[in-house]
Amino acid sequence: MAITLPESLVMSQSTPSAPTPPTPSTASAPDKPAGGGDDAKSRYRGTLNLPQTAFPMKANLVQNEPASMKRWQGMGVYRRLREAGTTSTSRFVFHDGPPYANGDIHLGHLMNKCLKDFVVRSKTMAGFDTPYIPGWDCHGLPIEHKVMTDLVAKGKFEKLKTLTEDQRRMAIRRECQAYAEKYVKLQSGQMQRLLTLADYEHPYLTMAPAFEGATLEVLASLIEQGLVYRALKPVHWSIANETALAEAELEYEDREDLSVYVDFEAADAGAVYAAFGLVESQEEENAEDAEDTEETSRGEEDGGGPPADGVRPSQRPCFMIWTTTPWTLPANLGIAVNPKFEYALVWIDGNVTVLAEAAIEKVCKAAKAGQWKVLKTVTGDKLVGLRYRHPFVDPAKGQGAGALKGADLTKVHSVLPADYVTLEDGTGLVHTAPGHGTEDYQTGLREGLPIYCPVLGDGQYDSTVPSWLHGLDVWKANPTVTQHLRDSGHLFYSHTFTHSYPHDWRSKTPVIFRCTEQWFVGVDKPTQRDNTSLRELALKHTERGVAFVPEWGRNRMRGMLESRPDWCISRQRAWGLPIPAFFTAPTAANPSGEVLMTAASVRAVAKVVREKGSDAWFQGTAEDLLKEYDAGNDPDPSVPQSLRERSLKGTALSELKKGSDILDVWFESGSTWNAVMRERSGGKDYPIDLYLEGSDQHRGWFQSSLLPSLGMMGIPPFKTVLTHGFMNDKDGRKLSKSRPDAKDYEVENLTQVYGVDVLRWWVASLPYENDVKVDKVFFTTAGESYRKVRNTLRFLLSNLFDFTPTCTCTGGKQPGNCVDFKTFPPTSIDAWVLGEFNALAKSVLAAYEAYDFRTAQQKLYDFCNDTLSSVYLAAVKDRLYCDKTDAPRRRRTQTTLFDLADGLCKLMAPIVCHTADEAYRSLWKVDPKDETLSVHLTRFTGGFDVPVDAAWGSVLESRELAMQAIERAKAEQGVENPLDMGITLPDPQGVLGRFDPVDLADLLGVSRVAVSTSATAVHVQDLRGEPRCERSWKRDGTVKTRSDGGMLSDRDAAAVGVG
RNA sequence: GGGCUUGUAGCUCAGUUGGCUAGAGCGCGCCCCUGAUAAGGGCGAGGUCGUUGGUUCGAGUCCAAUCAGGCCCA
Repeated sequence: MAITLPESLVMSQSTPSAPTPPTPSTASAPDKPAGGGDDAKSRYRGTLNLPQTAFPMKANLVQNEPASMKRWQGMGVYRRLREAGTTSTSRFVFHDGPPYANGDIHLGHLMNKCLKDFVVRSKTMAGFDTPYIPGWDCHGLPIEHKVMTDLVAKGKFEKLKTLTEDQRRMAIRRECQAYAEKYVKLQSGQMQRLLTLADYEHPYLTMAPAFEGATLEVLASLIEQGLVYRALKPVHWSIANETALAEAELEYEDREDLSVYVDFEAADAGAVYAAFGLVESQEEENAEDAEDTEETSRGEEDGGGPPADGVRPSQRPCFMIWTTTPWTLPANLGIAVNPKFEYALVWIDGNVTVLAEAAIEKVCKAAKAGQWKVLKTVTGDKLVGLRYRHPFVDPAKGQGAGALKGADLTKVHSVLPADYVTLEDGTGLVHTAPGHGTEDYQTGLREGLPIYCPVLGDGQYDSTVPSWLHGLDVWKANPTVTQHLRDSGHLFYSHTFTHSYPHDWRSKTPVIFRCTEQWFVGVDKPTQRDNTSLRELALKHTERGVAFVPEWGRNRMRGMLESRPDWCISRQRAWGLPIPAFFTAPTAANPSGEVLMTAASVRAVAKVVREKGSDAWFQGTAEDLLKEYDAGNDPDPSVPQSLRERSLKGTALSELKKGSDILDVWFESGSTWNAVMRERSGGKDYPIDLYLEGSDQHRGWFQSSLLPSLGMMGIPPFKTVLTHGFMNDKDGRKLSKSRPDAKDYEVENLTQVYGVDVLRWWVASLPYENDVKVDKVFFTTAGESYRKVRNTLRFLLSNLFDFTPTCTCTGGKQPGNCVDFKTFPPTSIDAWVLGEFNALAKSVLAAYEAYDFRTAQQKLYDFCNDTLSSVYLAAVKDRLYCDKTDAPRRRRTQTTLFDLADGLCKLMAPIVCHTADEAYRSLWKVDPKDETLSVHLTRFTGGFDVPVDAAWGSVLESRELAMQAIERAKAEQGVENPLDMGITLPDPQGVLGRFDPVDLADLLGVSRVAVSTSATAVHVQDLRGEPRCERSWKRDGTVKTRSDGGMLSDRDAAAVGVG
């Protein structure tokens, strides 16, 4: 194809680039309107279709968003979606994890709630019925602690002491309830202000009676499956108040204590020496046998210095342990060593003992030892299994007998491996008393040691300890024990020192670690259902049955499940759901009474709680609570015999004492799948499609929900688990509440400064699967990009002021201005942009489907910024403004604008829900008071059926090249305005020829375009010598003086109706 | 200390199974438009991919170590 450029254009290349004087006839209408040249500017201005709209450039979100909220509430958007949903065949079940009802919402809530809202709204608009029931976690220590602190501060605490236990708890509970209610209300308002679409009229609260009853029913099922048991566990214990304390109730204060280094004699000297590779001679062996029977082999009877190298000493070796709580020594059941450390057999001033090699010098110097010598060293693992003699407790002699009776004693008083042993303090050999420390307890469990705690609630020893300690207070026992060790020669060294030690926040007295009876859910116990343990089930389903977003959540979950201990579900508090255990009267055989807590008994109590709430536990008697229970017919073998026998008349119930433990709050939130989702839907909404929370919930809610659901139902409660990261500061560090500008980051404040749609737009842009950085400028940036999108929408709307859609969505059947897609030429810019929209819609819908909101947001932004603002709208401006109002070409473009605006509003509605609705209502020219139309009641537009020419890719590539050429021309030829240019595009493939040259010119923003199959580079012609249309400012080669005296192009002359 | 995870232009992020002359947006610089105007448009300059060492013909992309963060445990 030959060059189609008009002759004159080619000629103009040779014209000098100096400014061309205006032609005489345009003397009064200069090329460019001079400053203040209003006459020239306005001559044809009135004949143009310039944009008009009431949709403001400035969003004024802070004012307008609450109005949207109110309108949506008024028109019942949530309710109407549910009504429409009843006919929907597809349902997507999302379940909201309960935030804690305490304090204002913060950035974490903002991200969490917005993400949830994106899910719910995008699923809804994709055609799913997606209810969203918000909930709150209401029980628990933080509230109770706060309430107690207030009570103490107001001096009301003393009064409580005069009440009975139940009355006291009720008084506290009433305060707690009021507190929780207050914050539920506050947070609910703040979350609604985030424009989240949820059933705030009917939220779930973990303190509501129905919820509490349903939670107890979960407990009953776990009991039925044989998973719930009672066992000892060490807790922080306040002697003064005789109560267990949580970490939050501890205050660390300096305290003076005794630090003691104690030698525990080896039970078998030969074994210890053998472990160190010191072989004994036959004579010595015989001598040692004699020693063993004498029991007096320690000391310095050998006299003299250390033994020679490689020689086995004659003394009985010891293991040297260190502790700062000598009172726990009566409960010592083991010595822990780190298997990896190097331990030494050391001769110190005549004694032979074992301690970590790295600790020798420090310990000996501290004790002011005279002389010492390392005889041999060996790694800790070689010491494991060696036995020692406790300096004053011997189970074989009846000491510790009460607690140790029947226990497996094969590992008691032996060396055990433990990774937590360090060399920072002590000797590297750690005194282990499973009844008095968390790590000791865990080691004890692992190694099969009994959990032995000879200390009573009042801080005194019980009768299982040696008689010289009976009834002694543990704090008074410190010097007593130490003196005893000194007297018996077991004390290597002791001194007093000051350290930070936990104290009871109320009594200010030091706390101790003490074992108490707690309730557990066993993760390794076989379920009645199919003999599979919770751990096995959880691992199995984590491996296959559940989807994780992002995928690494699966590994994280698995790791935690593999290592998690049994779940301690009891707490010694007032503000919570009581564990409905009853105890029979104490007998000699059972000092604490027998326990009644069976599936049937718990279900009976649950019935009462459903009706009256958990307060009923504190207000009612055992008889009231168990009125539906029949011990005689309870199949559970654990029912106390005395109760079973007398159950017929129920008389025995009056003798039962109520337990005082409450459930771990995690058990309550872990039961929401049952108490909310199963219950409210009649089972339909279980299992749940999606749980969405922060990544800390792998150990929290995800797991506390998974285990009860596996126990009760045998399957996980969720099909997909989605997690998001945490908010950090701009340097990636933890956001501290004490930072000076913390106020700026409060959600309340951000809402007031930026508006919620900007916050939502920002949240949508986050790579939430990782931790996220926050900084004030990010909100500003998000605000700017929001404004860009808003202005693009505004431009679409403003060019539809004279356009009426043909379709009948708004009712009525007036003929509109829509042009049938069938008439769109595939080469038209409109066909192209609709094709681009189709691609956008496809990728945005796919992104929503994959919970990839970031991609959705970015695609939407790029489409507005690039496809529309930069390319399409710039190109069609001329025809919108200058074509005759109802010219087919203009109407075609307006049809496109309308469909784009409609489609875009829908696609972005899940994210910027206020702005999308505002634009949508503006597009449909809805009366502000109208309460029928909202974008949130619509579904996504998938795409439009318009054929698009395959060569559009080439067109856009040519456009890129042309833009660069235009810049070069500006610099080299001095032509500043693209409308003063004509361009020749190379078209080696001969595909551009079928496009309308006017379309091509509009795409490049120049006056004229020609294509050439022979050209190899873009050619720019200076058109300043040609006349310029006074109306469209184009130099398209048709401009001439018209009948009205104006210089107009053919198109513009026709538009204004002059010849 | 352990499990999981992050570290790419000034900033926020993309970079599929290893092949890239490392992309985008914002910001920045220069310029245009003044009929989207407290708007709009164009062009351009910026990274060798936390560090070190491996594997490979070839590594941002795999392996190891290390540094600096985050969550959860201990």
